[in-house]
Amino acid sequence: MKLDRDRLDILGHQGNLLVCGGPGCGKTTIALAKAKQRIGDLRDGQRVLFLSFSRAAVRQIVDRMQGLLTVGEQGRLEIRTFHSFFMDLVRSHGKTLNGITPSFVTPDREALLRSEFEGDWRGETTRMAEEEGVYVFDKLAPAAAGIAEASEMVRALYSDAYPFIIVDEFQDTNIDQWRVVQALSLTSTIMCLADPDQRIFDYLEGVDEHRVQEAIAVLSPKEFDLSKDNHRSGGSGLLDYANAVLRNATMEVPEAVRHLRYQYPNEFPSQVHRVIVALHRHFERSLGKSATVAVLARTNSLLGNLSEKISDERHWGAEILPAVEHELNWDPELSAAAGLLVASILEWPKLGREEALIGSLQAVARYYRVKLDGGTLGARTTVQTMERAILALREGKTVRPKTAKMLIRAYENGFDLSGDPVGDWQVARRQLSGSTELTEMYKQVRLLRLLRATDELAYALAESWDGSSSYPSARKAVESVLAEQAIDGASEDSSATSLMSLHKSKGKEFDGVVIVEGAFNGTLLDPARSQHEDQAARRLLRVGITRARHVVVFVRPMSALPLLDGTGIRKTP
DNA sequence: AGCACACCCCTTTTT
DNA sequence: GGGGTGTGCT
Repeated sequence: MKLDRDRLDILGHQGNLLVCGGPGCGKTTIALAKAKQRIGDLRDGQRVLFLSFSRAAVRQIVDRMQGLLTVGEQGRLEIRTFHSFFMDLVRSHGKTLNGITPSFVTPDREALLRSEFEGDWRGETTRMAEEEGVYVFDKLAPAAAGIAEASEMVRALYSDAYPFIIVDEFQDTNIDQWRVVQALSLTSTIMCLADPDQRIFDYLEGVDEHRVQEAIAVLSPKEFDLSKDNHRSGGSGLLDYANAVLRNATMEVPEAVRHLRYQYPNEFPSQVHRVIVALHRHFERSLGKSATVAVLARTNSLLGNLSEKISDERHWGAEILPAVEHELNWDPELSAAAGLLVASILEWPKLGREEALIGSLQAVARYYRVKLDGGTLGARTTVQTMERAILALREGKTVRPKTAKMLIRAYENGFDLSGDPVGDWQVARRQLSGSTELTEMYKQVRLLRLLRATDELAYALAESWDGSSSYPSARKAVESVLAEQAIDGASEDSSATSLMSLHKSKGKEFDGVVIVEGAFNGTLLDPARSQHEDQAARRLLRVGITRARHVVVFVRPMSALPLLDGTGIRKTP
């Protein structure tokens, strides 16, 4: 690594540090260099601690470390998420708070408990922590802060183990994370990495726009600004453009940025589809290798729609756009629940009427329970309706809900399964029609995208085919595949095309980025927004634009507001 | 109780 | 455009 004046000063400084700088400026690299240097001074058993927010970020830092540190040094750098660090702290010392040995509730179990609890859930989690020593994940940071602030012994213990602590994405730390850092700073040296212009989570409670100022006041760190450096997109002008969008300044739009506008909502998916295909072709020629393209939007629902649309081949004038293989970064719980209904239908041919229908109605009820859990209150009545229908079916009474009636009709009409899991999945899915609930689940299930026989789902189904007419253990097979995929998020970033929210894209990079805006949702800039919100939206846009190494394409409705002041927008055919 | 129809409002989220 | 919620009819 070439070391300039700033970087030499960073390595030379003994006290607290605050390193600011934009995307791709090398904050992580210099932090790792600093860690390497500090590791040389450590006593036995001591380590450098590197705290970040997400597991994805930790993975990325671990990758970078491997090129910069020797194996011996790597063993003495502990790279962790805030949550895992706090969980250890609370596990070891939580008993000092209330005399109870702490236990922890994982997010999926919390979801279940919350759906069963009536009333103020946040108050309940506080009570659980204080009275029972049971911590949901959101309660880890406050508990850790309480312990670190109250106990000099704990601080001494941690500072002895970690004399040097690096805090990544400092601008987005919430009040409790900051409290822990502050407490440890009494005896450890702290290095904060920050980009105030990448502050995109300040709608979260406890995240504060003044955090960096506060750190300057409390830690009196030596400050460095690396923002003039850009190792990601080089001379493309993308960083300058992103900064111009941030400030709503006037600037000639660089070649690397393209704008497409659509007039009618139904042009939107076609345009996005065409852009993705064109970008991949372009990169294949210019880079001579397969490239990564990300489609970014403000809302997940917009991406869900696009995902469906680009999964099919499409005619564009005389041209045929191929189906785009892609990864959708999205909460799959609802789709999984809908998939279980399809699986239950695959079990029908070998089951009696009552058993078959009850299995499917239970799948519908389960789907709406998941939905209720996600905050849709109306789902409660649907769950109750399904439960009543199951009861009526058991007792041989008339079944009234339309969903149940349509499923009964489908069962009685019957269908043939062939043993080809992909085709059979479609056959079973087609039974989902005729009621509001079934139509909704039909759409959700599309997102599972059982496209190829090589898919794990198809593979698991093929295993459960009974050789003649049905898939007797389809539900179990589908459930275990989906559960596995939920835990093993490791396949991230493997796909050449990925769809994700602008927020999720932070910290990642791609060759090409497509930033999309829907006609009715996912508005990038909105005149109705306050100036404060407009600034937040512009920071988010800056994050999106700076994800690209080479090209950014915007796809926006004709009526959308320009991103730059004055005539900044240049239309391209 | 179940459903159709009309009206409303549309972010973002780690562990 | 489409999902969530409230209302009023059967």
